[in-house]
Amino acid sequence: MAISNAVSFSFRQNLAANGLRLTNSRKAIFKVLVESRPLTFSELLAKTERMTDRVSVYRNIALFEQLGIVNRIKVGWKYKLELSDSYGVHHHHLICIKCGRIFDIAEDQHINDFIKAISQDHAFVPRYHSFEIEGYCRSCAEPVQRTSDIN
Amino acid sequence: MAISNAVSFSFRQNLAANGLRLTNSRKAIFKVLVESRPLTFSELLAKTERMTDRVSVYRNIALFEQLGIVNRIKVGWKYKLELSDSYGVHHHHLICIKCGRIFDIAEDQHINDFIKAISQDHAFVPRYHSFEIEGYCRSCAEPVQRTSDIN
DNA sequence: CTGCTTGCAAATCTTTTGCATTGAA
DNA sequence: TTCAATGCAAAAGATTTGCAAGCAG
Repeated sequence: MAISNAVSFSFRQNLAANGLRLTNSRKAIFKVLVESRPLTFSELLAKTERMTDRVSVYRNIALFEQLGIVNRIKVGWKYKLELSDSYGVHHHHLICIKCGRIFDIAEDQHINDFIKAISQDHAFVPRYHSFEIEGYCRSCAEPVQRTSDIN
Repeated sequence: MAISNAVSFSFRQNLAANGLRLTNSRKAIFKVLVESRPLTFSELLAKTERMTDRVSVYRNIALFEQLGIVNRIKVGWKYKLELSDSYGVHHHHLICIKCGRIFDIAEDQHINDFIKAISQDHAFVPRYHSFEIEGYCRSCAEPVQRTSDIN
């Protein structure tokens, strides 16, 4: 998959605007992110290990997060990485508890209104938000029911 | 702080219903959770180290999560633990990026409606959801602005 | 009693740090 | 040329596993 000019440009811009350099390591990591569904850190390490050192992946992912290039998606007790909304439409996720697949859902105006109202009530200045729904996807039958007093 | 009878009862019930034992280790961990604001795993380890072994904390927190007793709250790149909604009113969080404090916000009907609608569209069976807003709280002035092309 | 749980030791895996070298601007 | 960025080595931290002993039911 080729990286679109717009996305690639935005990436270079973001680095340049912060006085940071466009290195092979950063290009390689960014490329993997563009070409992947959300992935775990170790999946990312595996996919980049021939191109760059493990340590550079840590350092650059931390950097990318600060620059708003990547997001972490909470998945149960773990998390996955994906390119941030700056590189696409803002969206949330449906996460299947059984097969682990992640489905995108579009941003909704109700959520934005809610964030605005809540923030005003608390004199809070919102910067980011995350909204994830976990459950069972179409192809995964629901597994053994948990005890009824849990919910 | 004393643990309310209702909460304590629910905890015992939950364990008993799953054929699990009410041990000192589990009681100690639960008590710390009841008496704490959301805390990190290492904070929890510190607060329990005189009462139980580190390994038991890992094992029991994993267990508590399966039983729906604790939740993880995403906080930037990390997470914190808190008693789950089964032991209180369901709520979401405002998380201050600067001071790290976490403020509870009440569940909102708009969000529940949204979850229902989205789930139907995707033939998805929702089980849990998380909604977190990160930003700056009342007492934390906004720090150095990030470059404008990020948002 | 029984076998679920714990605690200890030690293995593993993950993430961070220091420093000399490299290479993007 | 210059200094940000990398790669390597090694430390530090976090999490998991095996197993004998302990204790809740």
